[in-house]
Amino acid sequence: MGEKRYHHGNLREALLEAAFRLVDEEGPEAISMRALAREAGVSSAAPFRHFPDKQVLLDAIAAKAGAEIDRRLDEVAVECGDALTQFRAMTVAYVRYAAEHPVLFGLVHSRSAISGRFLGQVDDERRLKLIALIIEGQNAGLIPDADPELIALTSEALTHGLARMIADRHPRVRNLDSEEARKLALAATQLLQTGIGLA
Amino acid sequence: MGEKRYHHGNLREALLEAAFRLVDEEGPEAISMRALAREAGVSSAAPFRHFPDKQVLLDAIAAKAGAEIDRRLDEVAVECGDALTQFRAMTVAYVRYAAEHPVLFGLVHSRSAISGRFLGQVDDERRLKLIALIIEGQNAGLIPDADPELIALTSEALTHGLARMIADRHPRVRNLDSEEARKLALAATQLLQTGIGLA
DNA sequence: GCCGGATGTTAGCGCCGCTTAGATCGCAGA
DNA sequence: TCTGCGATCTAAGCGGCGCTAACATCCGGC
Repeated sequence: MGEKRYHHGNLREALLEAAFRLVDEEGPEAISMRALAREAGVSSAAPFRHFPDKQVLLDAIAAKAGAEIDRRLDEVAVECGDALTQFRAMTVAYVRYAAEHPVLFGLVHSRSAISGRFLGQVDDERRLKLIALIIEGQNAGLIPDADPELIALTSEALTHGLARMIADRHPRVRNLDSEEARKLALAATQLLQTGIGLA
Repeated sequence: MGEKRYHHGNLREALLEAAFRLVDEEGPEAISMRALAREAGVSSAAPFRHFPDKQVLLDAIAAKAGAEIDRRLDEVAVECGDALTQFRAMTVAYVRYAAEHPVLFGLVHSRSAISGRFLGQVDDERRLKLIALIIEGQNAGLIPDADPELIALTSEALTHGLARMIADRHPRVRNLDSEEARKLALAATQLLQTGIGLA
């Protein structure tokens, strides 16, 4: 049984999973290459065969979390036909992920993870969909004729801001569970749609 | 002249200033206690007389940056009388700071800096002002009778989201200079006021 | 069967945060 | 003016870190 083989067999995945879980629970500062190696039962130099340096490992974790966010957004999007409902559901899903996995959410949007990574293209694809949706709404007379790009960006900024505040435990929204996060996201989105009426 | 004294005389401030500048320019990972000590011409143990550990130093940097943000917000607030103009100017100032000092902006809102720090009270004070402003607007019939807290939070989330996206070099708003950031902040705020009309 | 590349090991370099023990200084009160 | 004491610094060192170089082992394709 538990015999010591020279080769681990699945070291890359083992490291990635352990690191992913640790970062989720304790934060990025909580992991070290050496500790991960110990936990996997390999020497401290072994991890560097699979991740050239620590930042690459963190990037891989961020990519995994980013993919999970994308998966959730797609999931809720296909569940509801109506375009507006779809949009709201995606907002809620985004904010909920931030509430449930604040550290991973932060890592996905950290500067080091963002630079030159997947976020560019995946995100851009979703943005094009959103803009198409808005233009559709404008043609149907449901949405005022403001710049669609601006409308999309504003919606995103609101969603992202809420998510960030929750993830960072901003004093204003401290300790929201994901149900409260859901309600807040819906209310704020609604408010954006109707406008707060200053002007 | 440059004689070696045993006591530095102003080590705490020297360390804080050097660290502040370095974090602003290179990021929090770029500083080390030992390097700061070398730069200040002092032994590597000396900094620990003034900062019990590295996190406390980072907290002090965050506090300094936070105070600067507060100063800017107050500054633009007194410059313009009209309440709405005041609110817009504060939004712009906030987003501009994020564009000009992305790393410091991020540090101020990092979880470790936030927990148990000044942000609680200072921020709360500003929030009460904002809510009072909204209630005033509602009484004057300018703002619909939604929950003032929700309105305040939504405005803040939008502003904060924009600032974060810019500071983190989110692909959507990459490479905005502070003038472009200003325009975007104004446009998005305007859009929130009129509403985007989905609904 | 064997051999080359992928994947592991051991050893070690230089840096780090932080601690302890003792040196030096500057100032308040005798 | 002297003295003693607390604040501030130094020297030395501990254990951990990221990462590298040189060598060992294993596996899959010729």
